[in-house]
Amino acid sequence: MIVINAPRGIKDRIPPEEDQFLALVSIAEKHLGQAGFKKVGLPIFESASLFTRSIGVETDIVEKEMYLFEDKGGERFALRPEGTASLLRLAIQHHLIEPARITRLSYQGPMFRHERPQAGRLRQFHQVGAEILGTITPQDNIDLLVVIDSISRELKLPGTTLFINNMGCSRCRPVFRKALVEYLETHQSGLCTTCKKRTETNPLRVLDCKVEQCQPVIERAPSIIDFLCESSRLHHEAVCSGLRSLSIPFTVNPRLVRGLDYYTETTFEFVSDALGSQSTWAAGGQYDGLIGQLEGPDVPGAGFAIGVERLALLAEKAGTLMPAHSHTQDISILPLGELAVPIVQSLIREIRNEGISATGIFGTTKIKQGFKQAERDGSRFLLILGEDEMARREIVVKDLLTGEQTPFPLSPLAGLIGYIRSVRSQEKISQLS
RNA sequence: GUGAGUGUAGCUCAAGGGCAGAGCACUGGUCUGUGGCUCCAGGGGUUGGGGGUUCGAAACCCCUCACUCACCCCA
Repeated sequence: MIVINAPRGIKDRIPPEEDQFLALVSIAEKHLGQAGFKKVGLPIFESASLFTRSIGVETDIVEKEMYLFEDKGGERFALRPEGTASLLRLAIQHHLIEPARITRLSYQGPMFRHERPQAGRLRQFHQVGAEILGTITPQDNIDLLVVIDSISRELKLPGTTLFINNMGCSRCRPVFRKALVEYLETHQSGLCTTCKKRTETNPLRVLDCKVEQCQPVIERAPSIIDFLCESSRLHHEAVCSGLRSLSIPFTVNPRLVRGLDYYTETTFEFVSDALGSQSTWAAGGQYDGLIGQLEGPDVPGAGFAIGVERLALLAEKAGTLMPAHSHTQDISILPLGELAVPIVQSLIREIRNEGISATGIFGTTKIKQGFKQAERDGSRFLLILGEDEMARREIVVKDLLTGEQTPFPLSPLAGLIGYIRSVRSQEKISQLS
């Protein structure tokens, strides 16, 4: 027999990682809630066609990274590679989109892409995402950036740059695309083999190529910003001036091309130089045609997703990850002798009902091992119930931090409960200061 | 999908052809119902797996698997 390990690219979270991870998710959710986003629960898998129709058939995500499977009825499903398509499906199905109004929804959970894992890249990773649906203004794009920026500030994320671009709209993007293709066709000799192919299939992606050979061609390529129509240009300028007046620093990057086909107008990426080569920790943008493309009302939307594992890497570097508490449990209780066992069991239940965490130590009657187990439990207190204590109808409470030892009556328990609570609240106060 | 690097005790790592080791962790004792510190002792390994070279392989060669990083791509 061979031991079974987690599948490649899956990150197990062992204590205290999971607590830190969930704390990070709830910090992000707190900021989203303050910005008026209502949470939705999205399924882990969807009809495969949802993603091919939204993300784009030519993209790597759809072409080679989806986890596809058939159920017993022969239906084709995919583990979701991203949240936006799924959220839009939900919003359309339940008629949550009011064209004349704004709907703000957020989601959180694992996403799946079959890629080679590396630093900051997993096959199962988590995103916290948000979408604004309805009549999108530049101010909505700015608000998305404000939310991400406030999360970044709370966590004091190191080395972050915000890159902004505008992909144009349904009118001006084709004009730019045509100009770009013409330019690329006359400069084929300067391009790498994949970019030669991309000239046909997905010319905008050439701008994002990092191959050394392509850089001179890319640098002299036409810039989307120069091709924006009047309304897109105003949109772009409104976003930029809005960010300036909010003192949110940013860099316009006309070569910023997102990997999903549906983006129009504003797109953005938050990049940190404190990550490895997978340096984008949050990204998003506007999508004018996508909702209509999924047979919903023909209105735009805009949104973003944060990569929680990447956020965790940054928060750890910043020292703002929730600290691993020294005491994760309030008390451990050690019964000494058969007679003490049932008393301890009912005691545990009573104590837990008071909102105090407690476990019993039933595997040993050696007091020394009891202490060691209490430490492993992460308990602040060890309660000992032996024959002497039972004779006196008492239980001994040992504070493992101070070494202080106090007997309390077994009934009523109020004295013991009050004592634990007072020490615990002092502990919390000292942690805050 | 491609490339490079690394796989030795639960963890971090030594040993670079000649007896497989240390620190931490774990168990017991010192200390019979009072932990953390000290000191002492102990359990733990087919050196990722398979094959080859050799009198002899953890080490050298081949294959394979896994992990890591990078390309690609992206959160």
